[in-house]
Amino acid sequence: MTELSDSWELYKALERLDLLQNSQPLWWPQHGTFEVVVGAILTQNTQWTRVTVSLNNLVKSDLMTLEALSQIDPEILMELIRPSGLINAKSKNIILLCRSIIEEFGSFEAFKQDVTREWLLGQKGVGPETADSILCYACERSVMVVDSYTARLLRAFGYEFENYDELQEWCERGIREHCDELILQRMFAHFHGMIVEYVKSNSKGKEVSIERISSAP
DNA sequence: GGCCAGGTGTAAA
DNA sequence: TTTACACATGGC
Repeated sequence: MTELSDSWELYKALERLDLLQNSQPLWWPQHGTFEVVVGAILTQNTQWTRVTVSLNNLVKSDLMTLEALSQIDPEILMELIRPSGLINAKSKNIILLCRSIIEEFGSFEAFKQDVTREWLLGQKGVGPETADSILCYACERSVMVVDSYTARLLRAFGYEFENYDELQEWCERGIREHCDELILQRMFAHFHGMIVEYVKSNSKGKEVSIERISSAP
């Protein structure tokens, strides 16, 4: 298979490769918790292995809570997240986001229930990918995260998309057509995770090889 | 040494 | 409105 009719076909092909066997079931560590919100900011233009060091620093320091991070000294936070880079912006953005969540929703649980994509996109340092990562992996909503890996993989199959939203729409549509609403959240979470893992281990530079997908049984 | 990483905001053109 | 660049750090 070197042509895709829809995203469902891609999903099924990736699933046969069993790419998530060593990850958590829904891929993102600490799925459904506040930690995902922090991780979503920290991982911007940064390798995940670097993010785990920072997340660990915060957990060890007993600071991985909405309340603690809304009050932390920016300089202290910068030191704790230094391993993830872009520390000036990320430190400020994390603190601002935590304060806004408390102000607007009061608690992480309420935020999880009530936040909208529009609200997230209005926060400094939160673009479409970060917003959707938070919605899908922290708030457990039926939203598919797409990223540069997704665009690269589909480009290898001959697809080009105008922007983030069109790429997302294409990815979500094929899954929605084949799945019940009740499992969409997990499907999307899984789909994005498989794409990331596939592209990470089947690329040279920014060139993605679709060999393993194409020759899947 | 140069390129890349689970992007976003800002300033030129 | 689009494009280009800065942002920090560390692995390869």
